[in-house]
Amino acid sequence: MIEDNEKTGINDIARLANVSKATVDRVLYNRGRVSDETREKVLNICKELNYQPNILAQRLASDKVYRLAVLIPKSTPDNPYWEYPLKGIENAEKEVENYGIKIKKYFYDLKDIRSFRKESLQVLTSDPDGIVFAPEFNRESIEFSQKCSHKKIPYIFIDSNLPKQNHLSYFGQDTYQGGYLAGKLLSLHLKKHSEVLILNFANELANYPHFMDREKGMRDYFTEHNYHGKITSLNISPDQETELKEIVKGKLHRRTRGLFITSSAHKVARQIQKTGKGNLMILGYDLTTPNLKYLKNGIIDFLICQKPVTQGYLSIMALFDHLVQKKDIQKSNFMPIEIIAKENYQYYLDSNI
Amino acid sequence: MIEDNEKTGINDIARLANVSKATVDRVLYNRGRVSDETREKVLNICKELNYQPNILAQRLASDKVYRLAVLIPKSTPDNPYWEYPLKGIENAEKEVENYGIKIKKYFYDLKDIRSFRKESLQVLTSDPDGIVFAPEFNRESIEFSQKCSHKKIPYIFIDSNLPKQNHLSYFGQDTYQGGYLAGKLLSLHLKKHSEVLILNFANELANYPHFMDREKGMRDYFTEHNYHGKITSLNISPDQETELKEIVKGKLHRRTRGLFITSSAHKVARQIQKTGKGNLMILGYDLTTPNLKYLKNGIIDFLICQKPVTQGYLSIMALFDHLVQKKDIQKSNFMPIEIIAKENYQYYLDSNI
DNA sequence: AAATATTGCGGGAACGTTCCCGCATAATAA
DNA sequence: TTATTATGCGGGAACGTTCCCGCAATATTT
Repeated sequence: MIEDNEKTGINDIARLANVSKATVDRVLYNRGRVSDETREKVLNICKELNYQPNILAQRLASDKVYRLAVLIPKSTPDNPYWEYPLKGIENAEKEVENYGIKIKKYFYDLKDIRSFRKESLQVLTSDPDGIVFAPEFNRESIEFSQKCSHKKIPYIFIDSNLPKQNHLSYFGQDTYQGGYLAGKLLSLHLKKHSEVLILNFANELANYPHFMDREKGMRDYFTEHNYHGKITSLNISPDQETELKEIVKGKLHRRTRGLFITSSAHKVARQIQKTGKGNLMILGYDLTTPNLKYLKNGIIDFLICQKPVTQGYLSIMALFDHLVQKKDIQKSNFMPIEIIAKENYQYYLDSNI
Repeated sequence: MIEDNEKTGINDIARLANVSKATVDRVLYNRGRVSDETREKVLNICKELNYQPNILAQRLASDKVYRLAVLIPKSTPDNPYWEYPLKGIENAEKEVENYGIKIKKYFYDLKDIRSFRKESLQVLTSDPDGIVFAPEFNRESIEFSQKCSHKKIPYIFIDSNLPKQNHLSYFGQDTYQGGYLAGKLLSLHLKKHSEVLILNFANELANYPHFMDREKGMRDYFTEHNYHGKITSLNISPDQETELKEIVKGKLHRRTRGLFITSSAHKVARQIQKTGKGNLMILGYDLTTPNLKYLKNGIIDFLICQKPVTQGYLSIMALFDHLVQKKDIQKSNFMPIEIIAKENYQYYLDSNI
């Protein structure tokens, strides 16, 4: 048995091929002109010895700096969701900064489409080597994607997906399936003629497709499992939020046993806490600080989560793998759909895990 | 504003302190004799410039090889659980091999305490720089821990914890809380006078404390939530497994609506599939291949999981961080307790996530 | 045929560390 | 006093790459 214990390096290849290491380098990375004959020879030897470049030495020697751009919504007190993907991005940043990766972040306002236009333009003019972005505004995002494609800048979608684009990868949730799972959870609590209320906050227009998918997932679950109780939807627009209490109260039927809130559940939970929740099972989305409060005190029964921190982390890492390590990246990466309750939330606060 | 854009290196420190880089190195890593005066000066400058060593260059220049040992149970067809931590360990291995980390794996038989003695001895004589091990056999593991401590080899517990040991860290489940959560899930399905059956396979003696904790967690949930239905436990020993069908059938009361199996749920599910499950809600542990089959076909309703792949991955990474990066390691790392159902298992098959 | 351009390749500095070797000077021992 | 040892420090090779510079040999143009 041959001891291939000692790592073969570019020098070994060069020696065996009777060329200089510069030539090996040229062959491996198409950096210059080499005769077909030498190229052949070098490649064969590399394959034979299963040459793996030492990535440490590579990054150390190379002065190339990869500049990445991140374009995501800004977090707000009302909806702090985006602070989590950002945290993941920053975790990744620490890990790769030694490898010559520089990350610049751009934030847009989910309630202001112009801010997206403005920031996305900024990103383009900065001409980065790779982009992570959240395509929440459909039309504008498609436009932006196409510009990136045109400039040959690899880009990754996070949190939302746009089909038929030329993106390198997608990291995010399977929105429909999350709603479907929520249906299963609710159904454990429902009786034959119970009613269900689904609440959407329609004020963040960009997010609306998400909410619709979630609702559809839940409704499909009930349909597929022959549940025939009444299911009502309610879309709350920004100008109605002050009267939330009355609206919710008005819609909560005596027989309602399920309440599914597709975003910012804490707003509703706050009202319900005042009136008492009775027999209701309440399901919301995302382990954000305001939601957590109501999970802890028992108003919210379950939160469906999609690993927002991991989404951010993996997006950056994928770009790193693609650019630096030249690895192949999976195009679609759905995050696990997590079920979080009062009894297990504490293990999800920690970060990436 | 000062541009500290350019990374400060050991050379910059040396120049500013009017010493050679060798001296800076000596100061930073206590490698030799330096006068207090110089030491002081160098340290101050480092602090001032917030010097962060370039880990790439460090590992490249250093010929030090860290040898890690992993000592875990071997996976069996009957209980393939341990193939998952192993996978995580191998994932980590790929990531750190460029950093001069070599990992050697030792496996023992959960049903044979002598194999643990033998393998643990092997580990000790190989005199590694760090150890990851699963302390399933209490008595022997404590002994082994103490030997490691004595030899000043840092060691990490995986999957099971031993209190009061001198371990560097623990990665694993909070067994009790898992059972507690299972209690909550079951309770969604129970009616006022339903009965619950808890099944333990007592044939892997080493695992028995796990099972007991799980049972206790569930029982406590019920107690704390004033549930007064009958709860029966059944411990199945190796010689009874052939008659599993009759035993289970005999214990399944007409009013039993909950079945909690603390390990290898597939064995029971297989029998239940034949007789029909009726109104039963069945809860098991771990998303292993045989369990998955019965989750898919609806016999098992929920599996409680503890990120076995991540446990393996993080254990190695922690040792890496400790040895190579000299980072501080958290002593206790509980994995998230995951609820897996037919509707979301597909997102958990992928690896580390 | 001479001048110029292209092709194929090697030499070697640089990246930021680690760590060995050896040299002064100071402290201690004889 | 002289010999020996201890202390404090600098020089510089090495790690495995990247990439610039430049030099022959060959091909093309004038």
